[in-house]
Amino acid sequence: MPVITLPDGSTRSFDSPVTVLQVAEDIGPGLAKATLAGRVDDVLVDASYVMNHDSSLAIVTSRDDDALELFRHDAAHVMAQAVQELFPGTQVTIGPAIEDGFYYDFAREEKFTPADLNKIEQKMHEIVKRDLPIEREVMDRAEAIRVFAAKGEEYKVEIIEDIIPEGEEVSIYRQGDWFDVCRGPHLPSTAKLGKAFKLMKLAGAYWRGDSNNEMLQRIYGTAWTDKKALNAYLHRLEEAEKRDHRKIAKKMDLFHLQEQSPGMVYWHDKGWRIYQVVENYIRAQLREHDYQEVHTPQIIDRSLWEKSGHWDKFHDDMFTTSSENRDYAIKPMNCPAHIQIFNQGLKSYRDLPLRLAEFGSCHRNEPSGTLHGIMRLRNFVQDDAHIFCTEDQIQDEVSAFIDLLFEVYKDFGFNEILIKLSTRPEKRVGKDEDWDKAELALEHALDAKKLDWDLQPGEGAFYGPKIEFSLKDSIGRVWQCGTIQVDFSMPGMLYASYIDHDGNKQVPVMLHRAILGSLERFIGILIEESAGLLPLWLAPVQAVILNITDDQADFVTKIEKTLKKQGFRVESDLRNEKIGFKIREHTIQRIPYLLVVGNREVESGAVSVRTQKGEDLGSMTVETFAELLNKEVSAKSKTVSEG
RNA sequence: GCCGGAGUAGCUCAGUUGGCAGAGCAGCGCAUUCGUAAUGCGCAGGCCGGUGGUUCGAUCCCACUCUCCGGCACCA
Repeated sequence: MPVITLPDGSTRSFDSPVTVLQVAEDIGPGLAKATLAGRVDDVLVDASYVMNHDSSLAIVTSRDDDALELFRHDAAHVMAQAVQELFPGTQVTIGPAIEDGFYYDFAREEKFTPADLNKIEQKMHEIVKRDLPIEREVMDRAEAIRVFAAKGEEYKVEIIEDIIPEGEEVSIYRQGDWFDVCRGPHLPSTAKLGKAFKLMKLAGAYWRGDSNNEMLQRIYGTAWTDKKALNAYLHRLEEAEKRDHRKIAKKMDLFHLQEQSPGMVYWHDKGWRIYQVVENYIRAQLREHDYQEVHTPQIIDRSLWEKSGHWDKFHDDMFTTSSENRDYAIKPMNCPAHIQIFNQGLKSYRDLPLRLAEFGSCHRNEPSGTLHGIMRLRNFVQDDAHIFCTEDQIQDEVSAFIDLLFEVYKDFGFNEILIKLSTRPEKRVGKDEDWDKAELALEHALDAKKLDWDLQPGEGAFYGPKIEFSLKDSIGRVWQCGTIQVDFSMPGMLYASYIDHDGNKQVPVMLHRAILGSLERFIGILIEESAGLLPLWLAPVQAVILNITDDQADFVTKIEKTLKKQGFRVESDLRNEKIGFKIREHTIQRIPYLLVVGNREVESGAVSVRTQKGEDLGSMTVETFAELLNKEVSAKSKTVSEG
């Protein structure tokens, strides 16, 4: 006698167990037709799910957020069916719904070609048109293994053997004569999937995410509840791709990369200006927060890296050199070098916490496939620092660091910061008690600030756990930027010590931390986030002064000098070109302010101010304009009105 | 590193079933001195990523290689 409670609080009683669809039919035929699935006691289930006791029910239609995942997961199944119909002998492996779409990994000797994607997509539409009912059935584990083994689906057999405990049942979803092991839920029939899907790209992917395994062929697709949403997504993606930092850098003449030095940046004047503003801003923050700034060698004897443990774990990824029978490594990180500075002279507990910062240029021989614009390089600069402290000071230092990081990210205009806590990996140094303490310290610091964070078990550094602060690029890829790591091991391995209150030698704890992470990566993300339209304080050229005819050239040059003397990044454009042409060029170059000077301005001793967005701020004196700039620069990424 | 795709003028791209390599923009020259997103005319511009092979002949076909792009694995 189930009583079903609907989201509006109303209830319906039934004499016998009912399905989600039957409840929908009871409410009305329109709803029944639109029913895709149900949410019963807050669990997403099939429309055919039977409720045999009192339950709360929300009926899921294409208008619900829940629907998207169903569409995507179904699209993955339909794609797998299409592939197996078109390419017999292909084995299916896994195919989940993901953000904005889905993928499915296939095992097949022959390679799919981009042209195959079209064929597969056509076949998918055909399967949708067949309107095959999607039905759930349950098999016992042994039977499922037998059925899939008979089909030649070795990967599915492995999944069932590994994931489903002995004696448990396996749910199977069947559409026509095609079926797959699946937890569900799914749409009631293939027709419900509609037309709003598109196959996007081919890629390789290791079976079970392990590079020791064979590589499978992955097909990515996107799926939406209707054509309009699909088109909107494709349009959004197209727009986002225009914000690619590599494209914008070329247009704005910021930097370039070239074949002779893969993974290393040639910064041009305009890009280097951004770099310097960012570096100097961080430098000022560090001074304010009681850091010392140091600078250490690029090349250090191999023995130091052996002692620190880096050689053992990373020597394949380190650049090395040798001279007069000595082997050196080009530093891949700064920590051992900072410990050398700490080790100079005798340290007292009174010196702690001691914070050593460095804009440290690091070289890592990253695998060729990982390089990506200036986001992932072989030579990059970390805004690195190491805090030497006592165990009691960890909590406060971590807490102060998180505050500083948020302050900095806010100045750069970032609000969406993804936080992850990565704990002890399998291959590690140090005692488990220390790992316990270190992980707990980080966790407490996050929770004390009521931050949302995800746990990444086993993803910590070999010497300690870490908090990662990540940002997204224009198409949603996640890049780790800031980090703080607690390290109980390395100071001891490199003989760091201080004298405590009682005159005993103690080994300090070391916190590794970076706010931006790599300056290059951070600037890359800034470019994508802003589409190159950087806020005034970061803009490589803040204003360009334009004359209308040669008559105003002297006046323009004078204004340029005046503003430059005040520290503004301005240029003049005295070319014999029409004013419309010059405005167009500099607008495309994303110059925040254009100052137009004709005879009228020369007479009144003023400039006519136009913003990058095309707004006319009218005529004003150079002093007034400078004030406007100053106000906007000091507001950083907040708008002036907020500031 | 692995799987797939790509590399042609400064940039964006077209092209050649193997036979002198094409456009637009940018550049240079001349004219034009103009009021808020493209002035006109002209001229130049190429190791068709690199190495080797097949061929009378290779930018095109083959092999190797480098780099980039999209993923995967990696990321101190």
